[in-house]
Amino acid sequence: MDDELPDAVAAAWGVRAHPGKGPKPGLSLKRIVAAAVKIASRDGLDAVSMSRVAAELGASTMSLYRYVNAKDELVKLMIDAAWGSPPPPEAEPGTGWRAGLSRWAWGMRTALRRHPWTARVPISGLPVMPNEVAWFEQALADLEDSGLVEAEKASVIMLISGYVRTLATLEADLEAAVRAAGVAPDEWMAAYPRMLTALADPGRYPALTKFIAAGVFDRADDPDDEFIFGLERILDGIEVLVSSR
Amino acid sequence: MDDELPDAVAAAWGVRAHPGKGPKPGLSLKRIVAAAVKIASRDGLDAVSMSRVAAELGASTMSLYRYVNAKDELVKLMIDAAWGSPPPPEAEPGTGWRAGLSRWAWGMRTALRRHPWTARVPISGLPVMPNEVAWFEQALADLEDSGLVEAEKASVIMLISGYVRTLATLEADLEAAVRAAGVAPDEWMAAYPRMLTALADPGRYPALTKFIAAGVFDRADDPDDEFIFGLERILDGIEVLVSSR
DNA sequence: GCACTACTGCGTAAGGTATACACAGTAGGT
DNA sequence: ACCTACTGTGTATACCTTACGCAGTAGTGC
Repeated sequence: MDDELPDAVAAAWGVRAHPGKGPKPGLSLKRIVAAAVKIASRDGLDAVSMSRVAAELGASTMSLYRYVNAKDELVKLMIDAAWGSPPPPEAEPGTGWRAGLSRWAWGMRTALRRHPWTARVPISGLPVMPNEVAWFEQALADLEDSGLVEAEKASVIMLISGYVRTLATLEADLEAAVRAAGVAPDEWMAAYPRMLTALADPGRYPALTKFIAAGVFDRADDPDDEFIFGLERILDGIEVLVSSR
Repeated sequence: MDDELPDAVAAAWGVRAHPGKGPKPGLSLKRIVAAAVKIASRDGLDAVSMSRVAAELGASTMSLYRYVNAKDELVKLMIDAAWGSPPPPEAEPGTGWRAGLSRWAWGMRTALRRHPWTARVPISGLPVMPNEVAWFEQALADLEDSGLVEAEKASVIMLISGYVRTLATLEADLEAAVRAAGVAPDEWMAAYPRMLTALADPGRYPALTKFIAAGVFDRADDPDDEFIFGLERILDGIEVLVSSR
């Protein structure tokens, strides 16, 4: 039963067939993952290559493969490391599921903004890595007083985490696009409706034309406001369900 | 002003400095994109390499670069092609924003399930490609009678499309994981709580322990049910806002 | 103390990727 | 018929991951 769990998972949980015999390891999984995270934070996920990580550690490329079976594994470990522990729940308990979940979502948001590259790796499945599980546990605990069935809790958590993740990805991408263009954010924003107006025939896109005319993109608004809007909508929707019980 | 829009966008909208002079082109952007989509649908997005696409067309690798500046461009065009046109709105108009948006979300879901690889490419920014814009237009039209401000409409659309996308990605990944494991879906599902039980100490993860004990993962349920649950929650949340106007 | 053995680190090399660049050939415009 | 812009392609470069084998090391059993 132990053998069926993936190596990356086993390594992350600290379940290892400890060596003991050979020469003293000069490296460690922790150091490798830390170096990789450092590179990703500095130069982006694409800059993380095995040789680059090895160079960061002053080791050879192939030495890393003594600690990691493949690059995918390293990436999984990187993400869990970057993720970190979930924020501790509110000091005074019993504030209700909504406040707890909101707090949880904000924590996830800050974690994602601290390491935007984590969002570029598609979700690989159900939560299995230690910090993933810890975040999941936290959200489940927040929903304790909601009166929802366990299956519904899982759906709700997926709903919120997916939202936070999607928005963080979009924000990071827009920010990168603005930076790449090398112009002021407001100016970049203004270029978008201009482009659309040039391409899209008003007759075929009446709603879009009206939308552009409303001047939504005239200036870049606070990303937090956008985040709050969506989060409140979702929480409202969950509240409708909770109240119906 | 024309020169500032990216080549991929210009190409997709059919705005091209048409050649006219040289030898007859043996290839076309359409054929290239179609070949790439075919490969992605058959063997996944990772299987799409410039040489593979060229081989599919019986041409040389470098010939593709006469039509596409970089692989990224090709991928953008692939996605827009796979996306296709949005489903036409309900025959009888005036069914209300909720029905319209629900229909729209279902259309997006089927499009994503037809081409799961599209979800693996992170969102690159605001909608600019023809079909992206067409889908956006459709959603805006559905929200016409909602009474929401234009900026809110955009947020709502982002909220829903993000949700559909996230869930489709997760589903595709789980399905791929099950297929890779080579066991029955129910059996694979059952392995998850077993693994978690083995790794996570019940004392440290009380909510998770309770969650597992509830047997949520005892069998794989209908993915559509999961989709409906989240969608209804979001629509409920939006309805709270609409009703408050 | 000595052999055994499992382990670490590393060099080499294979096979994959994107794409810059030079060159041959083609066909419309003059 | 020439010029010229364009297409297709072969070669070359600079990456990438990773399989494999070898040298050296440090505990274990005798």
